[in-house]
Amino acid sequence: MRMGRPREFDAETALDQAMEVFWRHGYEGATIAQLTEAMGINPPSLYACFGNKEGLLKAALERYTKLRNVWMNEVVAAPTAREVAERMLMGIADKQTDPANPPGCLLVQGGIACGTGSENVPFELAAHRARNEDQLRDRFIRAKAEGDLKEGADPAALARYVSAVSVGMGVMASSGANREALRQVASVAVQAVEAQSTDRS
Amino acid sequence: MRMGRPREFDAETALDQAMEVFWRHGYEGATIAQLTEAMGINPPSLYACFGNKEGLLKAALERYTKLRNVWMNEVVAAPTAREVAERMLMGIADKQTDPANPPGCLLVQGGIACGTGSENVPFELAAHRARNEDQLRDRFIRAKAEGDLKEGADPAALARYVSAVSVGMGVMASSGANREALRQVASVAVQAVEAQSTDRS
DNA sequence: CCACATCTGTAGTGAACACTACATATCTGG
DNA sequence: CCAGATATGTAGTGTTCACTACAGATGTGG
Repeated sequence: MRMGRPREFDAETALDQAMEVFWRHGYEGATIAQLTEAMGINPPSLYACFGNKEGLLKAALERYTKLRNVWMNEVVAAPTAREVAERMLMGIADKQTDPANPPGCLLVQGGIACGTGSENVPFELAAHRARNEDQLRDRFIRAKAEGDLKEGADPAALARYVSAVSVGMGVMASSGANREALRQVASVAVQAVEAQSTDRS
Repeated sequence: MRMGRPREFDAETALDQAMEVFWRHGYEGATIAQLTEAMGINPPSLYACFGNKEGLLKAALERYTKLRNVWMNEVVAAPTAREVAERMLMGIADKQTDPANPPGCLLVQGGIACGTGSENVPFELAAHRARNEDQLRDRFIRAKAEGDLKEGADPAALARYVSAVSVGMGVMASSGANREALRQVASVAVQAVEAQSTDRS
């Protein structure tokens, strides 16, 4: 098989730059011109490698999720449901206000509502958020089996709750909330999980 | 003063239609063509009445907040902090899945991230959300003064928390969560407020 | 060194966008 | 009934957008 001219840029490095642009401006707000400039390539290279704008977003989302999963594994490794929630929400407060990244979360900033032709982008993001929620739910199911959560506790509802708080914090972060404000929210939110936990004195 | 030809459409009715379009498609996703069609007018009438697209959004936001305030007053009229949170979050679960409106909340769907030229739209929405948060905070301050909240409770943090959960629920609603799922989130969320309340047997 | 395959940069393409010029229509004050 | 003022409908304006045609560059297999 003939090989042809090799690619002159690194796809993962370029994806990191694209990710940042989508994160800061959203899917529709990000233009191909901004993306190509950040990635250091020209439009034909982008289209040859990722198909189109939506393909680039999907690739960026996969990379985002992959990087995030490393951290999520640490979160669900916490010994109790309460500590899982605490690590998750406190960590999110820090991550969403980390000056190294745009504020908030790509899975929210990417796009909540989109115009004609991009209607499925919000659902694409929702599917990625759902993966996180599933991971939490599985962890809470285990917590209940271990007697760490009360008999009446609903692991799926708890996971959905933690996920909802994360998203809300992301929106607040992107509109200027500082780290301390988000930590306060996280601190209150954890108490709901605590209320579903068994007492172990 | 000379009067000129009178307007042939009702501004508030037209605003209701525009509100729905922004709610469903977001600020950037909504086009002038969609807006004028929904409003039943032509572009020159829109621009004469509201200045430009952003002016129309601001007018729609004001109307949204005005309609919503009627309900918010009922919410903060609840006798305890816990019941305020419950009315608020359960009511939001119902409102955000009301088939009479687009799913979610205009103050979230309107736009979380926007492109060049609309950077201040997300902050405009955040300012409206902050008004709600202030109303909750004032109510929780009163609750603390009445001994309804514990000594260590932080009314501002509680208000921010309830606001964050509302926003998170709005995002979930817009990506397909049903009423039952949102009610479960609300139900868990209320327990954090309950944990900050004094026991009154 | 040649045939072919793939990448890259230049320079566009048509479409969709927010917005408006202008002629006409409809009102009020005198 | 007339003059001035404002609203409306038609039909655009220039700009920006995602995307691509094409020619030249750079690799591999024979």
